[in-house]
Amino acid sequence: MIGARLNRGFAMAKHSSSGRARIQDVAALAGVSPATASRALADDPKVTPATRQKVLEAAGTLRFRRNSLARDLRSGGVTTAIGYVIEDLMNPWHAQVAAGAEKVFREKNLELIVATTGGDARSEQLVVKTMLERRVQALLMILLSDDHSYLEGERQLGTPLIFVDRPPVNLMADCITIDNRNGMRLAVENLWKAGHRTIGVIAGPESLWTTSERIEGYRQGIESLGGRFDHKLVRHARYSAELIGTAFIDLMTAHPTMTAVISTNNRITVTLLNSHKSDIDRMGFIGFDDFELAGLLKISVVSHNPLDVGREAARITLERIANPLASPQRIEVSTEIVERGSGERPPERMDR
Amino acid sequence: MIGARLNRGFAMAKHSSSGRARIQDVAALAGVSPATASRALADDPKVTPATRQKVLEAAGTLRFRRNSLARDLRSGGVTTAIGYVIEDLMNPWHAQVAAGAEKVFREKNLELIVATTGGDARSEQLVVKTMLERRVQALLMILLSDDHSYLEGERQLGTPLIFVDRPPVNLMADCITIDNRNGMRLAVENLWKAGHRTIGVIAGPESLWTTSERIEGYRQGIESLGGRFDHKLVRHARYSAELIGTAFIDLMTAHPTMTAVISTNNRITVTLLNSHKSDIDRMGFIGFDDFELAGLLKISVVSHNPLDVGREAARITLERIANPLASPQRIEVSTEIVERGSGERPPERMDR
DNA sequence: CTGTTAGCGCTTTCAA
DNA sequence: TTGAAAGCGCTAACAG
Repeated sequence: MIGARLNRGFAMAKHSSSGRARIQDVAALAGVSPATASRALADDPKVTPATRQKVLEAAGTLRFRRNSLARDLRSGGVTTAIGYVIEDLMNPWHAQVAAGAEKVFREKNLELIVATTGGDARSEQLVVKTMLERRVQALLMILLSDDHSYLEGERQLGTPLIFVDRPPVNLMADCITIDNRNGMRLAVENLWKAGHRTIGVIAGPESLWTTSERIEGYRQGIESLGGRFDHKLVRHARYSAELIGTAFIDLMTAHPTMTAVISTNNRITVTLLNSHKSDIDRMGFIGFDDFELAGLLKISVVSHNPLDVGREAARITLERIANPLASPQRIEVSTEIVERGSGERPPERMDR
Repeated sequence: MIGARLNRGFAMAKHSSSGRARIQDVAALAGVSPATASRALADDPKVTPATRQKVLEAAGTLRFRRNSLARDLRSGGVTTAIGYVIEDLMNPWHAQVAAGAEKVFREKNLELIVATTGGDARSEQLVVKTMLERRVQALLMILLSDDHSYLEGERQLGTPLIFVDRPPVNLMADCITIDNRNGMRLAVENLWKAGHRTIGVIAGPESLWTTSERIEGYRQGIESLGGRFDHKLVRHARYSAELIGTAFIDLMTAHPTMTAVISTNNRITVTLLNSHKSDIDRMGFIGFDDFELAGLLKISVVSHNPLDVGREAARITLERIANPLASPQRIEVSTEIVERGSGERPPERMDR
């Protein structure tokens, strides 16, 4: 017996410096070797019931709690945690995706741990790095930076990387998105069918992939119906009630012939409803993403199931874990129109 | 040089079995000792700039990624992660509390990792255990089980345990709640002032502490105003649109003189609005917890700031970490009425 | 079925 | 300022 542990062994024999019982202490109390104690605690069937019993009792007495740092380090350095990096927990869409994924992972005894970037591209790298240093078994991410090549090394090492909602940039990785373009096309067609010919768009930040996809879908929709795409009918706004409100008013005044508006995400939709419900009630309106009170408010939306997105994300993650060498998947969850009234009513008189 | 590492050192000298570069590999490439490499990577000021440079380069070349399992194990066995256990990510209240806490922790370079119990008391223990085995530095929890004595050992070992929204049962621990009773009293007073004398309540599960506190506040409010508490005016419903709808209808038909209703949480409120908006528009109504479209819908609520709850929770966590021996704190975040119309309108004719 | 032994990757004395 | 050596707590390999 050499070294640091020499100074224990007298009065307070049994605990490590932190005061926490180690598996060794449990073993000693149970009168078995640490290896046996470890096996008993891990429900190894080769352990005699009597032995297991003794060990479990000892563990209980000492309030033993396994140290998964040591455990995971010893057994290959990979944990049972799946990381999920998102911008913002308060965004209900993100939260629902997480919930969907979590459920699938839990069935496999994998824990989803969520960390947020706060929408800041710099902290994004830090959060991702921390997750990887914690040796998560896979990493799901909704990232907003525009270059993910910094993950190339990690990919080569075989860490499953799954991009959610937005595809990776400069990196080959699995990816799950929703069908943004078709969703927007459907919205346009729906309004067109109701008689609207000048359809404005209040969109999120231009730099976001989802935004540009949705705008592209809008363009395709308009053009396929014989209309002309006018970029002036599209206003971008960051997420602030003021900016969104201003964008809406600008759009209205600049285009008196405009009879309908599409909002490209649920935060914009809700903000617009809060501030300009009466205007919206007098025009065609469709929001991208469903939201809780949309039914009551009779707001038609482009909908998809975020829980499904989460479940699918978890599914491809599990596939990737099982088969690290398969080529990356790219899944697209379909979108559909939910008609509730606001997107189906005809334009009011043009001379409004 | 003894043992397992002997068989490396020839052709593919540099990597561990996982293919991942270790600090040792970085050190070798940089021509320094592992200890020095470690110091350089940790920004130890005692390292020569030139040496640091070499090490960082080597780390870059090898795409080195620190293993925090090993790191944290070696240096005392505690991580920089703070655990947060909640029922359900999709509950916006929970999400907002998490967001508030996360922000405070991030400033201290602590990461909040969130895991959910799915509202199941059994999986609750498992999730808590997993978090503790991961050696989180502190554990924040919204638990629904009714006995937390299983955490007593952990408490004695000094792990900061912080109960959010609901106090611990059979355990001394820090706790942050909102002022449920006063919130309910305010709601009652508000409706009373508008002329309502028979006020019903649609409440969450009876077993929940928050529910019983809110009912108690309701009772106090009624009695302090000279009314009589009638438990028949209180209906409990689990979270399903059907059950909540049924409870509401039952309450209405059983009490024709009832002119106002209070909902005890935001999920019930939203569900009621979705299904019975027209009834609600003809009575006094106040919801506990604010929600996004409450302003538009002119729904008066008992409000408090969930972000504040999160921030406060984080604050007492940091205090507890700094001072493990202080006696437990119990913080109560105040609640207030936000008047938007539904809680201020007078009763319609009693013979409705 | 159980014990012995070694070592996961890192940091931290201690000595130079 | 750097290096050598030890060991955090655990489990896997190998004997017995």
